[in-house]
Amino acid sequence: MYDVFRKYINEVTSSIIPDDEFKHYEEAFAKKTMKKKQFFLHEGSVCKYAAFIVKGAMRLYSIDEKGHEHIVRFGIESWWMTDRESFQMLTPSRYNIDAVEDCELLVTTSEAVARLKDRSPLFLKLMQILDQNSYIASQHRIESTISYTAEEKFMQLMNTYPAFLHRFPQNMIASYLGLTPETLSRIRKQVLLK
Amino acid sequence: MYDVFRKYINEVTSSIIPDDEFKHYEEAFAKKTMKKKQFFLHEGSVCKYAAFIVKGAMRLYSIDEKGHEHIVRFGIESWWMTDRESFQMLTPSRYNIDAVEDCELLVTTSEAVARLKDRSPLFLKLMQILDQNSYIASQHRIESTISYTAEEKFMQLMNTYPAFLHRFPQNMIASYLGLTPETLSRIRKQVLLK
DNA sequence: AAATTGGGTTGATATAGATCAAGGCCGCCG
DNA sequence: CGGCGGCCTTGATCTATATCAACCCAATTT
Repeated sequence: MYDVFRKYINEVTSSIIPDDEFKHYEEAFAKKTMKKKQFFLHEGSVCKYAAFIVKGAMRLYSIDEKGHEHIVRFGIESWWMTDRESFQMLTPSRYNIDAVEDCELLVTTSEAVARLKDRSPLFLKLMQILDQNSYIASQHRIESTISYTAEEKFMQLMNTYPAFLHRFPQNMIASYLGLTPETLSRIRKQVLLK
Repeated sequence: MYDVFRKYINEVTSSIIPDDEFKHYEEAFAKKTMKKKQFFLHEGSVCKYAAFIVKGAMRLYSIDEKGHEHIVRFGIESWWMTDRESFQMLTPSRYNIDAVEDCELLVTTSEAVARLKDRSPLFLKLMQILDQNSYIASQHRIESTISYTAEEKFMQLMNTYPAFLHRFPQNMIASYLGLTPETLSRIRKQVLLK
């Protein structure tokens, strides 16, 4: 399990992490498994943990007054999952996180992250790269939600994260795109006919 | 001009930056003024500079095939403005950035930023804080665009960035929210009557 | 002072996408 | 094996928001 993580770090940072440095990582991250539909975070509680997804699929979502779910983020293998705001500030979260498939995770806390940043310059670099990439991806998503039609949103998702389409049911994809499942179904038909 | 910047850094990092360290900042950042409507970045070119806004207001936007502008970000005093993706990767940008009011800026390049991160741990810290805050703000905006009605989006903006409402014309606010100016006008009337 | 321009409003109509309702198709569990 | 629940589709309507068009007002230009 840790070897997947190690390989990931080497790739993202374009480096080779030495054994003695990686020992700190093993201390900082605990293994955890989750069954499908199990909650990682409940709305209202502090998100004490951040997870690196070794295997499986998760989602982060809010629930509005009408009881509708709105999926803000998906996560699959090699993605991170946490409510960043709650995790860092230790404030109660407005989101839920649960497992869409059975998951294998490496889980850490914000203190462990801070410690590891001090001990491993590579980890600091990793965090910087991730933050930057997350921010850039968020900007793209914002642009797409304010500019595009339903069909364009779907096409953009097809191009950007094709893996999502196989991993998550249509109603979740619809929620992620800000559409109803019915609309997505109709649009898919159109797009696939072309 | 630099004193505003210095004060800002002290506030955000909760520190007091020593004179000799701040000298590096003055080297890394050049003063620049811009007149209203002047372009800081044109679609298709690389965004070589990042600006700290000392005074004035700017916007970052894309233009779709139909010629419609979509405002992805606003910036006013003490905000940063750049196309992060293009600035870091040195890839051609899909966005335009221009001045909505006359501006006073402190401008830097990605090499200067990298150098400053090495020389000043405080600057590194600043960048980390900014990245994190930007990311968190982006997540909120995504949630709002996929979950909320036009009226809710407007109210959220009123609460989150009330200053924008006085600084930017309604048609730009509408674009930022992903609405037409007509719709925003009607919604404003409703909201203000309540 | 007339003309132009940029921003905002208002009204009439059109339409993308939501909502409501029903039915079909598995895969799973008793 | 049979029934049930999750997921998807399809059809009929409804509605929020876009579009089109006209007009207003204030500021700027000539």
